[in-house]
Amino acid sequence: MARNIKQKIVQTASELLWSEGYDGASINEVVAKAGVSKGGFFHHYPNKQAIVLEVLQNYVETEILTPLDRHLAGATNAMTVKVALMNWIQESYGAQAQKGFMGGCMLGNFALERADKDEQLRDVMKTIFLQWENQLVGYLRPVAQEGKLLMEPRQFARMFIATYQGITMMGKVHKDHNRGGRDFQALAELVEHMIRD
Amino acid sequence: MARNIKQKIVQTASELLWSEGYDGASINEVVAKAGVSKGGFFHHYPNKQAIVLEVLQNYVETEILTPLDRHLAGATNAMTVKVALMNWIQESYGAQAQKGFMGGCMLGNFALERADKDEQLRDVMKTIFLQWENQLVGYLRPVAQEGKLLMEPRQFARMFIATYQGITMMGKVHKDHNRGGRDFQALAELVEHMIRD
DNA sequence: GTTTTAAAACCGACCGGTTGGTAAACTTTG
DNA sequence: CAAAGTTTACCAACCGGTCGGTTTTAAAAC
Repeated sequence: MARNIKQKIVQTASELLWSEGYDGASINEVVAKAGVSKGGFFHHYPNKQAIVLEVLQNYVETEILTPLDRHLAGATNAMTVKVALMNWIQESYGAQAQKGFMGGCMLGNFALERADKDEQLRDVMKTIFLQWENQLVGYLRPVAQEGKLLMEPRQFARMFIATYQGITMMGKVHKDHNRGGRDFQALAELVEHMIRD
Repeated sequence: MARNIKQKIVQTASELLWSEGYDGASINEVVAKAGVSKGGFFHHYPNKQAIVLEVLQNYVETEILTPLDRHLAGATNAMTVKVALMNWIQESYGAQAQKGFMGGCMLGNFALERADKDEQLRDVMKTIFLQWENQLVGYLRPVAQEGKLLMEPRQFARMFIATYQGITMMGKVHKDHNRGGRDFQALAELVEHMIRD
């Protein structure tokens, strides 16, 4: 039972935090939806921030880093890296479109909502962005050494992440499948231009 | 006096909404800081959403569209448009750096916080993003007709906006002047690559 | 040019409801 | 039996919004 309740809290909190945001997702709602008592919640987590941190790190691992790594695994030259990035963009678009562009990226949501107010969460997010960046740089460096990357790897990685976040934001606002498709296509086109194979 | 209080409310609400976000900025705080009574506030605005709409539209006009237009005015070919965009990026970076990367872009903040919860605000934001996009397209079209734009104008405009929003997000998270400078530089480099003069 | 009058501006107490979090009691488990 | 897990009841602080009533303003009537 012990694992069960914590697991159910994390699961429910994940969904709620993703769709409602930090302030929007209340502990009351989480425990009600998870079928747990409030006291039970605070027995496992000292405060709201604690579960948000756990949820966020879990989210980044399963929704960003792992899928991206799955596509990039084994990509060692310009062409394979390019294809991998393209496929990841495609898959990511598919996932967001399927959810009706609701939620967007939890990391980006928290970044804009909490970065100015929560130093600890901001620190975690800094690390996460850096992880993401480093992951990309690891695969981009060989491409750069081939001389086929038109930008410094780290610079390209940051711009790639930034553009992805921006496009996700616009998807959330427009919630339009046609438009969203073209926007993600623009990111793909960017990759196309910056990696010449 | 009548104009005075409304003006003070808008002014104070702007600052608070920019720094604290939609949920974070409470009417109580706004009226306290503005030196107005709560009843006075609700005499002028039917609800919270109303002032947020006014503040947002005012923000976009004065902080985004007008400055961008100021730089782009008179830019009619590849080189002048490129320089104008570069200068705007530079100016925008300076503004954010000066604020210690606090606040970021109010439009982006509201987009991620409210797009899923507030249909009316989402509609307004849709229009705003379209305005921004059209403004850029207006200046980019001649460049495309010169054959010097490597992307379809609208696609480039969207990607430009998205990347700008993403970089602003990362600035807010990292709050690092060196890093922020390089990130905005990456956006400039992107413009550099996509417009050849 | 003073008085009347009515609307607009403004006030602060108050409303029901929600928030994150706590305390103490009870239940299960080792 | 003790420790961990779980529940119920509760808290002060705060939220957006409403209320009846007071002050300020400005046009109309004299």
